[in-house]
Amino acid sequence: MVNSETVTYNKDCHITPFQSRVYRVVSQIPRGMVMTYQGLAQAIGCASSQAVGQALRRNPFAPTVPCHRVIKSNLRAGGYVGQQSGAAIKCKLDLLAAEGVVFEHGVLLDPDKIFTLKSAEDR
DNA sequence: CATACCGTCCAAT
DNA sequence: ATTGGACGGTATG
Repeated sequence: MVNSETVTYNKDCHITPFQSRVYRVVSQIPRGMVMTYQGLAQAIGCASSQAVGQALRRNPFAPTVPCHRVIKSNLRAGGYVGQQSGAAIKCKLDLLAAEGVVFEHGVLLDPDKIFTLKSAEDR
């Protein structure tokens, strides 16, 4: 169980403040919506979407944080659990489809489903 | 401290 | 379509 910044530095759980921010925002994505890596990066005030992606890739809170609701900015699916293609991606799209987000040919059909957060941290 | 990697993005070719 | 550079952060030595 991990609440916001109640992160304790454990040898096995080396969570960084940056990761906490990412996970917080991701966990705030409403059901049936998705967010882009870049949008996510901007939400936390980071210019590097790559860093965000890497943070998600590690994702110590796997199903706890809906990392499957994060897609690329080009409306492509992106990666999942360290994979860019394969069963993992299929699972990701399936999860999103179950929430009302429909992908076709690996592309998001409804860009309206993209959840954009204000530049300011909501906290 | 230095180097390499990354679930990306963008521009150029 | 493919390549390479960029920005920020982490991992490892």
